[in-house]
Amino acid sequence: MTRQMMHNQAPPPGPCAARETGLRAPARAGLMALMASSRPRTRIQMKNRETILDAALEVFSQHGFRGATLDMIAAEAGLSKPNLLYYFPSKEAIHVTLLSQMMDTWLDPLRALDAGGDPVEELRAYVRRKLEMSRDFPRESRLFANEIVQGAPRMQDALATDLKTLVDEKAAIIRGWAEAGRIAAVDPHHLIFSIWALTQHYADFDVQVRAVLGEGRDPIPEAESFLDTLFARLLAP
Amino acid sequence: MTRQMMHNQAPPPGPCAARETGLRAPARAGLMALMASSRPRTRIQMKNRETILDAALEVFSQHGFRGATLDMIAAEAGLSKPNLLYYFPSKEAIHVTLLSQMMDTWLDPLRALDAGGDPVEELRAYVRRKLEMSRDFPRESRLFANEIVQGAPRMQDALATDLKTLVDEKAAIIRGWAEAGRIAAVDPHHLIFSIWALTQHYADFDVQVRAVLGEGRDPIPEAESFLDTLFARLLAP
DNA sequence: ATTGTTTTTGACCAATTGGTCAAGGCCACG
DNA sequence: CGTGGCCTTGACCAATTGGTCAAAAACAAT
Repeated sequence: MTRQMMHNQAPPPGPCAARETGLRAPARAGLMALMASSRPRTRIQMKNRETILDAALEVFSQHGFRGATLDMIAAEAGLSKPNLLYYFPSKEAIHVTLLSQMMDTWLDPLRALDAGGDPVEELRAYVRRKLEMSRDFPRESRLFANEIVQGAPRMQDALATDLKTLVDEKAAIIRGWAEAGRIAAVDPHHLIFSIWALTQHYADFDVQVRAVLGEGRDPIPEAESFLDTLFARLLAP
Repeated sequence: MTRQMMHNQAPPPGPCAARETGLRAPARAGLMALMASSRPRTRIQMKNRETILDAALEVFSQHGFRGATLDMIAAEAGLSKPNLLYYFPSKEAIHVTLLSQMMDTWLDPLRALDAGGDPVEELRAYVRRKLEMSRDFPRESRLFANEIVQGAPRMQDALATDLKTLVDEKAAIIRGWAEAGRIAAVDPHHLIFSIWALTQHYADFDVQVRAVLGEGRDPIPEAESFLDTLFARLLAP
């Protein structure tokens, strides 16, 4: 789905092999044929690519793209920098891979919104699921936050295509519910935005939330009950 | 108020003069006495410092601290890089100055929350004001977003002191209103968070909002009416 | 004009950083 | 137990970047 999200989705590199950035390809020719189509194959390749992506998630989500360095990622992954570049052709390729890989799972809660269910229950469940993701995957949330705050230089088209498509689809369902009088009449798009904003806030602005709340308060459980009330009242027909 | 927010608030540099970073101070001694206490003095100093801060706001808000370079800022400001460093001792000093300077104005809408006014009206007005700031000062919003998403490395104490103090104070007012039954019973802190999240979302995630909404829809006015409804329903006693 | 002070900048520097390479290590398989 | 191909890395590069400096402009006040 989000496969070609980035204009430059790096050619699924097995061991990235000849850069294929076009530049002088030395001699190793026969390989490329094999590489070109196959994702990681050996046990060790799978493991290392995963290790790298996990380390990169940690580092990118904490420092943003420019703030992260290959050395940090290598250190976090317990690999050498050249070794990183054996599995991915560039820093940007790691970032892009991460972004597109996460996008999918990130939108799962919205995909699960079921036109057949009880409207208010469906939406409250969606809020709950999103909040759980903020609790369980804050790094993923921050990865996106970093990217989008800075203008989504590597995701713009994905937003305007994949994301927009999904949201429009679900917005139509919500609009249907509203028009049927099964929930209050609210703009579906902004309803979805409000769910994103409210739930992701607890991941992206965690330090702020904690600083203001002070020690001894656990943001997420409190947020869960607050948001449940909020949406219950907002949506009641 | 937010004066000493950063542990290393650069010594208010007139022309930053002798770095005072302690290192070898060459010969120019008498100056330092004069500089030490006085903010920019001459006409031109005021103007240039402002120019630099405005350029820096543009660049930092768009690329984050590490993503921004002195060259970018210099270009944006129409000054040479060494000239930048004549007015500010370092890149970080520019960033910190910007942050603390903006913090003040950023919190003005909250300060304006008046215990004496009509509770629901006060809060709706607060939402409106915050949304206006997202519309009129998106750069400032993104500057903070960048900083906080990355763990607020240069603001942590400001959050835990200045910000927390103000929020606690206003939260107390809101709690009073709730206990008096003048608004619905909601957690004041999370109410404030929700206002921040919802309004700043339209500045910080602008690209996403626009991408999903598609051409031809103007997010902010729509948001204004959506949020007005939302908080009206949430707060009604 | 003259002199002392502010501003401004071209030329540098050292450190960082993304990326390359060739050589060596390792492992599976014949 | 070779050996051919995967995997790993130390040593390097070139570009970028924050920051320095000394000297040149501007400017101000006499």
